[in-house]
Amino acid sequence: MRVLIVEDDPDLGRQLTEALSQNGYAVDHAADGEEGHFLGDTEPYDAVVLDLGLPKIDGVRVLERWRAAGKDMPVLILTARDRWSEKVAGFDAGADDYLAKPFYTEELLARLRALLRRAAGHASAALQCGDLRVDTRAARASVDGEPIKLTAHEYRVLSYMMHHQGRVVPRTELVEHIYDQDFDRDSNTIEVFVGRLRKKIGSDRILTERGLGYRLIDPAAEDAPS
Amino acid sequence: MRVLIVEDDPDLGRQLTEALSQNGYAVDHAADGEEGHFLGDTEPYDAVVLDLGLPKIDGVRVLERWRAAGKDMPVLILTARDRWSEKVAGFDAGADDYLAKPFYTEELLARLRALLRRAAGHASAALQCGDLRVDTRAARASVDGEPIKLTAHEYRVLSYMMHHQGRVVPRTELVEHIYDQDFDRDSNTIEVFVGRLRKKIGSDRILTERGLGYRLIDPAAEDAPS
DNA sequence: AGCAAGCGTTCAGATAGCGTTCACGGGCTT
DNA sequence: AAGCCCGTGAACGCTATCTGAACGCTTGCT
Repeated sequence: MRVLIVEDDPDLGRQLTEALSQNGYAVDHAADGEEGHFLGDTEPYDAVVLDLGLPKIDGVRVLERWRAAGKDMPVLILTARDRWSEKVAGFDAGADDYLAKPFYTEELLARLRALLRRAAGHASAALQCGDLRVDTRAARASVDGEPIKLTAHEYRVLSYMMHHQGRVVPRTELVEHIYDQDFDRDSNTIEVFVGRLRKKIGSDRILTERGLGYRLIDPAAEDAPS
Repeated sequence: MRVLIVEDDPDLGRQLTEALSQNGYAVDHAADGEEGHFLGDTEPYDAVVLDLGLPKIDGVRVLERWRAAGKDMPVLILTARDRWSEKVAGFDAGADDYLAKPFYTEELLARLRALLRRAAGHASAALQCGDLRVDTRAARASVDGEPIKLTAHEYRVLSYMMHHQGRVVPRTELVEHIYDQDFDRDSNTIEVFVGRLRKKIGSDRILTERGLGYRLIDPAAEDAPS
């Protein structure tokens, strides 16, 4: 899951970036509205944490422009606790959630999880696909109750595929959502991770649609077409 | 839009019911966890406002049970401002948003709108032609509900024809849209792909207009032209 | 009816996308 | 400081898929 943070306060920005990185997100950080707007416009984020008081372009304007351009990723806005009117403006501009500064990092993480799973169309915190489960809150996976030990990137791949189970996920999409901005795309790391995942969760759960991408399925409930 | 309010405080409950009713929602009100759980389980709500401190069954438990039962309507939880851990527990139980008491009714309405807006934005981008469907996002095709396995190029051809169903699509146009650069025109690969597609989706769906191109139709609703 | 051009079908060789393995190196733990 | 774990990228082999050609059928025209 790839997240954009738009926050001008250097300390808070660094703190957030670190917290999200440690929780398995691929994070990009923009320090002003202009950069933030550009990144959100060009890169495929799964969610955005947007401060409203920003240099160059105001946060609400940034959000308005994204929505006007058809960007529909979930956006969580941050603002000072007493700026009540900003909040309403933010919601009207298309924000999905709001958090008042100062806040506990735990709460931001919880809200982010809620936004992400809802964006994927799931209501519950535990993603499930047959007897394969992923608990996004503990960053843990299990098959048939047996916990599976996954490395950080294996977990990212699996988590993303669980959020999009049943549909074909192109490899480029995986790359874009698992790594942040600067990454060398000419590599086969994704194949390697998928291979390792298959070893751990069973090889029949991740289908490869040749030329299209991968597809996560419940092997117990799938038929083989001609 | 039909909303369930689960709130034990009679004053607040009445106030919320009234506010939502006046804003055009159909509102049901439950005064304890048991009644709330029952209603949410049996009636089709578009959203729920759920207080966490409830008699009989706690709000978090109620939410957990709904989610475990597969209920996926958006849920906004209410709790006292200082009960911080409840909040996180609520999110991880499957809440979509949170509001601390006391709050402005305006804000509740704004958040409710945001929840409903996002819940509505889950329309699948599926092309359809008779009982032939192509879900462009999942890269999957099905006839009469039966999934069809297509190769990458077959999928591209079908997808393009679905976008232009009913009209004659010249072979050159298909070539241009399926291959990146200019492509050796002295080949019959398109015919080959069309042939294979016909085998998979039924031969009466792709007509050939001799000398002009192909035309995708719904065989169930077409008459024979001259 | 006969002919020619357009189209369908089949098939084998070529291709490229993918799986697997392995080794290197950086970062974190001990 | 040493060791381990993990991420990365290269090499290599496999096979599903693509492709082009051959051949036969259909259609429409003369």
